[in-house]
Amino acid sequence: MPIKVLIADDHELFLESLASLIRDFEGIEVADKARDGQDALRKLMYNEVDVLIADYNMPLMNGIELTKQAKLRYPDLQILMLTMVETTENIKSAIKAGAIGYILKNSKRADFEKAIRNVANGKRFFNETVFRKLISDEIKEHLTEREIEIIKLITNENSSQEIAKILSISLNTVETHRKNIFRKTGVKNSFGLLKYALTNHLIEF
Amino acid sequence: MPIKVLIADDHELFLESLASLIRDFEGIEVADKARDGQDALRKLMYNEVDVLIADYNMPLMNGIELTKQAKLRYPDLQILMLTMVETTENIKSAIKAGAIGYILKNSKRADFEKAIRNVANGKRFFNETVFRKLISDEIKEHLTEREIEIIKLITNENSSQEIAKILSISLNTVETHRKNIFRKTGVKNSFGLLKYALTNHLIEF
DNA sequence: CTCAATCTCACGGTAAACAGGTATTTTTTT
DNA sequence: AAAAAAATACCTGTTTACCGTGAGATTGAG
Repeated sequence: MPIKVLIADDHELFLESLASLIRDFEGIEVADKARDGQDALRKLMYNEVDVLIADYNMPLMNGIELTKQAKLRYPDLQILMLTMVETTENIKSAIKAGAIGYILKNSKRADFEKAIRNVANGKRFFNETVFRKLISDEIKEHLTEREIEIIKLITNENSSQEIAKILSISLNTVETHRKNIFRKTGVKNSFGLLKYALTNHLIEF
Repeated sequence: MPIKVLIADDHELFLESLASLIRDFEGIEVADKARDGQDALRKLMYNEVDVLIADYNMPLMNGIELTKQAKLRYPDLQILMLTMVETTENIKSAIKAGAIGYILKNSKRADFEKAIRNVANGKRFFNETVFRKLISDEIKEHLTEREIEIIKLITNENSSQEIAKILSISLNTVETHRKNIFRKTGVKNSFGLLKYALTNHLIEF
């Protein structure tokens, strides 16, 4: 069973070249091409599509909105977002909308192939570096201000008792925060926390 | 009470210029000048000297030997070593011999003054960068193979019990090593140890 | 051979970390 | 106003870290 893709991009030239590129891939077919989001939604109705490759910026309906709509109607459809730039904000919104992959337009041939195959199999595809940053951002968001404050104190060699005194709160409270921090960050002990804090730039060394 | 210095250097020109430089310093006097180590020892007998400024390389008796001899006879005498180059080995031997300061011949006027005043007051004077390296080298030398091995395991988030299992030794032994490591490195706990290990490049992060 | 360094092991004790749970108050969001 | 999130606090355990002290076995250098 070949992988059937629908490409949605308003840049005619790029659309064509990507289509011809994909046709060269073994077991991957171009079901159809669309010029904008609305066009894509229409063509999804008349084609059996496994992977939707959607440009981030399109007239009438952009890639994010298209992704949301498409996912709503075809939950099994996998979406690969296509952009010129790669910012954490963009990736974040793409993921939130329902995209499972994210690739730059100036990527190499092999990356496109890998991206499509990954996405078709339900595996995510992202630039690793950006993705890592994304994950750490994600976790950081889950940490509250107070928790980050306490992380800094812990990694500064303060005992729970000292922290309690510094923040003028109960020792019990500090230990509760510790537990929550450990749970959220998934570390075992203060050491792991130190490493975590360093890699996530919560503290400097 | 002015600080009285004896300068020992076989380079006539440098000796004179340093002497005249020192005479400009408030409260610092040149008690005498010597052309080599033996000459310096002789002149120490006939002068009341607070600080001996000794060239590292001299005929008949070099600065290191002079330092040793002088310290032996006048324990209160403070010695400032003078050299053209600045290697850890040189500084190490100077310190071992009994010098409390170490300054390059091409140092600036202000550095000479600070060096003499420091040394006269029993405070050390060294190039900070080199000195730090020296200290960490020194400590590293005092750590045994086994101890460094255990440091790595500790900083790798292993508990004492786990380390005991890994190394197939008793928990008591591991704790003994821990204690010795803490004592030698002067850190209080594992956290301090991690920082110590990082700054001394015992481990990489 | 003797001495010093290293590695090994043991005992006893205090303080702290860590794990699990519950619960109230305050702040923020909806 | 209601709901959710965050900060606060307490209790009961078990485990681990950390401190002091002492000591036997081995080994290499003087």
